Amino acid sequence: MVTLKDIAERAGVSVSLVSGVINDSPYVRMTEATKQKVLDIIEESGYVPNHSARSLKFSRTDVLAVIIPNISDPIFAGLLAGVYAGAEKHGYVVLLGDARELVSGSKLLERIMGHGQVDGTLIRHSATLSNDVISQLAKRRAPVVLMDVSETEDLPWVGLDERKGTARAARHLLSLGHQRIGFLGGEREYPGTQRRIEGVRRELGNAGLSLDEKDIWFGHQEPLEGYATMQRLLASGDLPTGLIVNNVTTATGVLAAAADAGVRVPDDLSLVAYLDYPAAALVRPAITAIDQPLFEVGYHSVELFERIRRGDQCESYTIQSPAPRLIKRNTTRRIGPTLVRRQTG
Amino acid sequence: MVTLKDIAERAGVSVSLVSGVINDSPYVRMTEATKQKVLDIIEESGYVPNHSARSLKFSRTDVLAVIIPNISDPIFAGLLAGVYAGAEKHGYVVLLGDARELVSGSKLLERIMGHGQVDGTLIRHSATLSNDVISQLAKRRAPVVLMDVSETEDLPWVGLDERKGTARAARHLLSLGHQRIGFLGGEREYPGTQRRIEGVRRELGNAGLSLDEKDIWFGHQEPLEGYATMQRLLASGDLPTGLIVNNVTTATGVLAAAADAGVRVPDDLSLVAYLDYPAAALVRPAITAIDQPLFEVGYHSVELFERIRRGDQCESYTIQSPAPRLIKRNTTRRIGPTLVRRQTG
DNA sequence: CTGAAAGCGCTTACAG
DNA sequence: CTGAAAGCGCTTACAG
Repeated sequence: MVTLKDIAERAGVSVSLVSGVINDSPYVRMTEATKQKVLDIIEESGYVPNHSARSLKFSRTDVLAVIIPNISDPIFAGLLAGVYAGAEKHGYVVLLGDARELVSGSKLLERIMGHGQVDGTLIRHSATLSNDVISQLAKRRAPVVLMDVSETEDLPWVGLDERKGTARAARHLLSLGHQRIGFLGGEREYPGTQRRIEGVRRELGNAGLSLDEKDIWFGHQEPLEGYATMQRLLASGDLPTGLIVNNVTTATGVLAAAADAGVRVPDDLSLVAYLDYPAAALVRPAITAIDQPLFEVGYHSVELFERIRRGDQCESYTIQSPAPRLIKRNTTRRIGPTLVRRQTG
Repeated sequence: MVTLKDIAERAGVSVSLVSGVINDSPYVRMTEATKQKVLDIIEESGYVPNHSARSLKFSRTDVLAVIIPNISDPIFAGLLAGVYAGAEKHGYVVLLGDARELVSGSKLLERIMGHGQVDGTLIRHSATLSNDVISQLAKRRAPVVLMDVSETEDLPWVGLDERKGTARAARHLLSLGHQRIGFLGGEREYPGTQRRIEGVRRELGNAGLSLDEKDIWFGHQEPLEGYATMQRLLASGDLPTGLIVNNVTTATGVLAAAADAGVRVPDDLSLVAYLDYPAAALVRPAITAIDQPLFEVGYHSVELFERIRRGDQCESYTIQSPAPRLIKRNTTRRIGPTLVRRQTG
């Protein structure tokens, strides 16, 4: 490994001079000739400064730990893209971890808890993550920012207006004449789920309708869980005509369960999923969904982190723009007098 | 930040003693009482060794860079799970990067090219990654291992038997009576694509049939690209009865295109996708696919990396076990005399 | 205009 | 049984 000292020797100058050349230090001055000579030698030797040494000196690693509930769920693709863009902009590199691996004794946990190992941590909270871990992290010196989470006092966050998002979904179904609208998916304990339900409830309330407790079906996010939750709903034999699914990932499973049970979407049941991703356009029927600016959440989370890190005055915030947008595809249709409510179960 | 020195002062001993306690150093001996005292103080102060300092001392960072073509493509989920498992086992943490971000000037590239920034790099090769980057990396001291890539001389790799995999797919279609079998997806220049085609060709050859050049449709991997490639095939108006799709991600798009064109799968066309992932079971029709041990590829890539790093004697290898396995779902059916070849275009 | 020295936090031979 | 010193590769005041 070629070091500063090697370069200095080859150039016949001191290490401080070489360091000065590399960092354009105002303290170190030299003639243009020696500067060029040093630069040439650096170039030809392929010298790259040792990062650990710089980290030690500056107490910064330029790495950002990012924890999401499930690395492979495409629902987080947009969020991650935003994080990566922000990280690149601010000179960070991303240590990506799965919340399910953040267990006691794991290298990952050790790393993000340690000193001088990462500059900070961005977390997309979820039921898989223990509050214990979060509060431990909050005590560390390295800043923690919560992504896609809002209205928490304990830690800084960048979130979405979830109520507005699901309200948009409900408005769409209402405009198609649906009167009995259900909500499926999401964990009961997760605050985001509650806010999403509130959005639906509020919109239905504005229309003089209400969201019946029996039309709320909690469940986990994975497609297979969506399948199972939908099976429970179907088994009840008492279906709403419109269904808002907590998450587009869940919706894939919901659609499969409906198809397997012979419930036709959108003829028998209209469905709109909260949150969108490109693959939703390729399921058949293509999923009507609410698009929210997840990229922005990721990007701004890095921004917020950076401000906290520099000690700037700053506050948590909700990304309001662009507003939740309805992506009309093929899982909803106007309810008509001819719609025959199909009973299953 | 609490350092070794702080602990030493509080305990009234030297830093070397504290270091010795932490590392169970055989050089440093002490009474059980002082050892316990130091341990207590470490515990109560929440001391964690500074990682940058250790990195500098040992010239190892315990971070492994992992580059895949597309972070959000669920096709890589199994591979990543294997990598994460291997990383955890060997005490590494994963710096995950997208090949599309590995462009000149990016922090990510700088990081994996630099000295002492990562202990090594695992790469899943693809057309998006320039050979220039790869060969630059190969010159670095930190080892590079290619994942899911085989038969390359330049760099160590852990791969799959791709020929055997697609041959298995072809055998399935042959057993259902299909005689004209096509291949769709994959980049022409990517060596893996060629091996996959060879597998089909060989199996058809054994059955006295052949793979016609006009039944090979190259294309990119993303679902939308699969959609477009399938549209081209459909527009030709001359369809095979069986189709092997290079990749299950691509297959999602292929199915959507078929559905949109009124081509029924499996009634009009049988389809089997190479490589499997859980979500393939939730598309309707559920995709029949070839399961390959991608988790093992990821896991063994870390193992191979570790051996190289320790200077052990080692060779690239193909994961042969478990063998490619057919996951029968609903996109294939027996061809019969009643099958009416539908012409489109 | 340039170099020697101290120090970031740690570990490891070596003295005592 | 325990401590002082050197050194990992770098940067930054401070001397000359």
